[in-house]
Amino acid sequence: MVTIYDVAARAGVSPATVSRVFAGQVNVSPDLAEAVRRAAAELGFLPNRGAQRLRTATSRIVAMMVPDIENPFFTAVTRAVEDVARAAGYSVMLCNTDEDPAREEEYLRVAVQEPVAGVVIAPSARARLGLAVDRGLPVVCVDRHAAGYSLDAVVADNRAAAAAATSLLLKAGYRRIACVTGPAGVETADDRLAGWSDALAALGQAPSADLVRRVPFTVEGGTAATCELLALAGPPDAVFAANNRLAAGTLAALAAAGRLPPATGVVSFGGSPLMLLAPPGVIVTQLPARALGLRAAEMLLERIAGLDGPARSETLPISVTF
Amino acid sequence: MVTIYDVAARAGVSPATVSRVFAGQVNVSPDLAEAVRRAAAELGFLPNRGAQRLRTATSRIVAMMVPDIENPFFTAVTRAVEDVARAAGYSVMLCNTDEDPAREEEYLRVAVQEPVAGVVIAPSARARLGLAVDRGLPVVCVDRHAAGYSLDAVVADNRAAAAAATSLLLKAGYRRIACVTGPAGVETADDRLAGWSDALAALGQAPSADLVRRVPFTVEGGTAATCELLALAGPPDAVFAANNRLAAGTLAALAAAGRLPPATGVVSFGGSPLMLLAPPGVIVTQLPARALGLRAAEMLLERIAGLDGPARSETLPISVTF
DNA sequence: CCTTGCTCTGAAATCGATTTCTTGCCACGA
DNA sequence: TCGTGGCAAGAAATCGATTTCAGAGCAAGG
Repeated sequence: MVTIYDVAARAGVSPATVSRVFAGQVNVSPDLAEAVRRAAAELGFLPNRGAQRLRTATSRIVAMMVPDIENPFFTAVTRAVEDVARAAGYSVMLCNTDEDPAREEEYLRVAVQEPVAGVVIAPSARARLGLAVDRGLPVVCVDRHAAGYSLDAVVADNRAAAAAATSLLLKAGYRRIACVTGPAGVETADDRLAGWSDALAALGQAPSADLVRRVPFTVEGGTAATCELLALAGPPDAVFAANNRLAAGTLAALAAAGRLPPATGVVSFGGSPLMLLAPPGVIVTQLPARALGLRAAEMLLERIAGLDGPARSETLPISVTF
Repeated sequence: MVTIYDVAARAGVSPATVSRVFAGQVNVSPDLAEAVRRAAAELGFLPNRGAQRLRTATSRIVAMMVPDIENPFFTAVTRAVEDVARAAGYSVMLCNTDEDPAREEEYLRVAVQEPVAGVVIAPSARARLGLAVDRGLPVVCVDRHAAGYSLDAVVADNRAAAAAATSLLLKAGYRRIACVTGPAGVETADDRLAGWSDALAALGQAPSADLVRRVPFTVEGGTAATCELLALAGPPDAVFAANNRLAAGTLAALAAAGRLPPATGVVSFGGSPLMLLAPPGVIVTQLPARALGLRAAEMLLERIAGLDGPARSETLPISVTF
């Protein structure tokens, strides 16, 4: 490895001068600076970030932790975070937590040890963030809040949008609307269920537990839940699917049963490339994935820059178009 | 930050002893080791990886560089890499290159500077990997080879599978089969085109340039190309779409034209959640994304462990089922 | 001509871990 | 009783950068 000492020797100066040149030549004569730059180029010198980090206790990496790297929603959020971070000179380290608090904690441990400059996280249901938070590592939540910690967060207005989407089904004439959502305790699952319930209540319907299914946020979960619902004595005439994966599963089940829209009404809460081929009539709400990521990254950069003060929580609207 | 010195002071030993305890207590008396461990736990000590890396010149991070983080194929590959790496005690830093050699090089620079232990990369068409390769950083290619570098690589048998899939269309009775593929110079795009060509040639058809479209590997590209093809004087009766994105675009265009399968034959080279809702008759080849990632990660770990020898290139079969 | 005050440079300390080298201690055998 | 071997533990060097501090050189002012 070629070090600052090699460059110094070749340029005939001291390591201190080399460091100064790379830091932004305050008080370095132009000719020496030029000599250093030439020597560095000839040797292919690249500063060792570990050493920099050790000395300055700052880092140019942010960690992004998502529960499911294969969900297009989270990849879109990630991409936005990456765009902001890169523009500010940071690299992004992406970590896949699988909704598993243990994995999450393990990655947080790495983030602390590395150390990274900050963390953007979509926390799992019972996330343990103490490792990072207690040490003052800046952490910003995206898409979900972290229960028990007061942290900056930027989320979508799931409840209102879920209600709006459900209302669209009602307006289209569907009356027995089922809700297929994620596990209890997962904030987005609960909020969307609440929105569905709100919409029914607004029309004087008592939301019936029969028509609610809680399954993992997966295609298989959606399929299984929808099959169960179809097999009921009084099957639903519409399904509110609380995320893009569930909606895919629901549509697959409906296709198998020959009851695709418009025979059955469907809401896909959150879009996905999948919906490109969805039958007409499916109501797709587009989540503000990019906006969430952008804002979360901005907040994180502010905290990294030293912003103090109480935790901020922002809620972005979701446009429910048809 | 709590350091090894703090722990040493609290346990009443020297920093050297603390280090030895954490390294795996060779020649440390059990009682001192216990004291060290207790002190470390009380203080919440976590070793600083930057310092470790600086001293030992080893790192527990591997970088994964993909051209499109939003493509489910690459996320599946990534997940496999992550699984292998994690099992071996490594964290994965995921980098999104956007098929842009400049971005790629920028990330490689970071990888070298950090330094990471190794890199798994799906290189862009004119990738410049010298930065990493010249310094002896282990690099393994996945899904594509890196032109001009002799590196370990694990790829899928695109040409054979493309031929097989095209043959299925021929066997189903389609006769004017178009090919929508990626930009010239992208290995997977070229190989799949070659396979398509092979299949036609095997039946005595001369592959006609009229029926070939080269567009970016995007949904929009697939839609545009397919619209063009449909507008031809002699439109195709089937389309071989060389990747999952293109296939989605093709299906969208066919849907708009009212010519969905089986009216038009379609091959989707590479699956995606999207195909769940594809009309019956679409031929989907499943790429061995997971196997590619697993093998690439294994190869990388071998190189990191010091394996020497010539570059290895492995080609995994693709099962073309219908 | 001497002092004062700059600017530019280098020597050396520093960050937090690992590792070599050395020393202290104890046990064992002669 | 003394020498030798071996283990346990500490002191100090080290990794590659940054940064403080001090010194050299030079110009301006009295």
